[in-house]
Amino acid sequence: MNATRSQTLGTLEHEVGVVIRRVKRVIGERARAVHEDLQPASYLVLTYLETTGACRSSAIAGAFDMDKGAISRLVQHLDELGLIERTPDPADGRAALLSVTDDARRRMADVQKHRRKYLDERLADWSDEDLRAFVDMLGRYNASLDPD
Amino acid sequence: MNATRSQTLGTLEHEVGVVIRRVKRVIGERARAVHEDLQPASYLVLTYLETTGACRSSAIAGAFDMDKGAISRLVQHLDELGLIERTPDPADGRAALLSVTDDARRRMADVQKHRRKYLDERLADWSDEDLRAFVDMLGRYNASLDPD
DNA sequence: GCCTGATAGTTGCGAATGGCAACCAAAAGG
DNA sequence: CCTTTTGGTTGCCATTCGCAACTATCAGGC
Repeated sequence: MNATRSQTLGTLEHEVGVVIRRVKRVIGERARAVHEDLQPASYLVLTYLETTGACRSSAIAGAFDMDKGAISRLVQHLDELGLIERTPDPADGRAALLSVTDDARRRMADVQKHRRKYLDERLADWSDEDLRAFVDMLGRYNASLDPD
Repeated sequence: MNATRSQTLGTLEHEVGVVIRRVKRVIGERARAVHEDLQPASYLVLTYLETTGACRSSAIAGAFDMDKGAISRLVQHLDELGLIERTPDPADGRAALLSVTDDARRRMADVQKHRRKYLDERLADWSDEDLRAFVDMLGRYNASLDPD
């Protein structure tokens, strides 16, 4: 067994643990910036919905690799805040299509400033290439952990 | 504002969200492998303590960027399971030095097999260099998010 | 048309996590 | 000494999310 490799893995787990809490904080701030009562986890769903367009709850659960029950609650929360709309899927009476409301889109646009401030403050020394490379590796790592 | 960069950031947040849950799962498995009742978060503290040697509670809180109250509970948990020992710091009556017990060390060593299986299964296509590069970037990202 | 099984979502429940603040005891420095 | 700081513990509470049970709908076979 390659000892170095195992050690690297240990560091990886530790770093991921730290990143978890820090990113949570950042996302929490941003969530509150979008809407006073918006929970961090729901904010992530909202951004996903904004970039990928309308989709159903189960698709989100798949993309986030998360329990559908948990997603259901987050979606409910977003609905209550008026940030998304649920329109019944004409093709399937069970399903609903989720889409971002204009209000939410407006709020998210405003937060771009916030995001820019964050970028300038914290990620100033990250080049676009670095950032992209990092995200790619995160994606690859995620894929490796995908239980299929 | 560079739109691509902002979009990359959005992806980053999403990926981090996914990685959080997946890594939690992996760490949870490994924690249980070490000890039936070992909680994932405490497992991380344990590995940290193993690689860096004895230290006090507050040092861990710093390293993990976590609330000292939370650490206190995790440490208590580890103590109850007999995985660490608390020895009063001779130089400071308030502090205690935490160290991994032999039992814990033995258990952790056994789990190396488990870890190897994990490595072979999931990270087979990661070269040592790739893995290290990824961990380095995680570290750098963490540093960027450090509130100082 | 029915019956059966899969699928979309909701909900109740509970465990894990961790922040905040109040607290105690010991140290440090005037 | 007396005040301030620091190490740790504890109570309290919000968030997150997995599991499982349940409802409603769809789809395929008979």
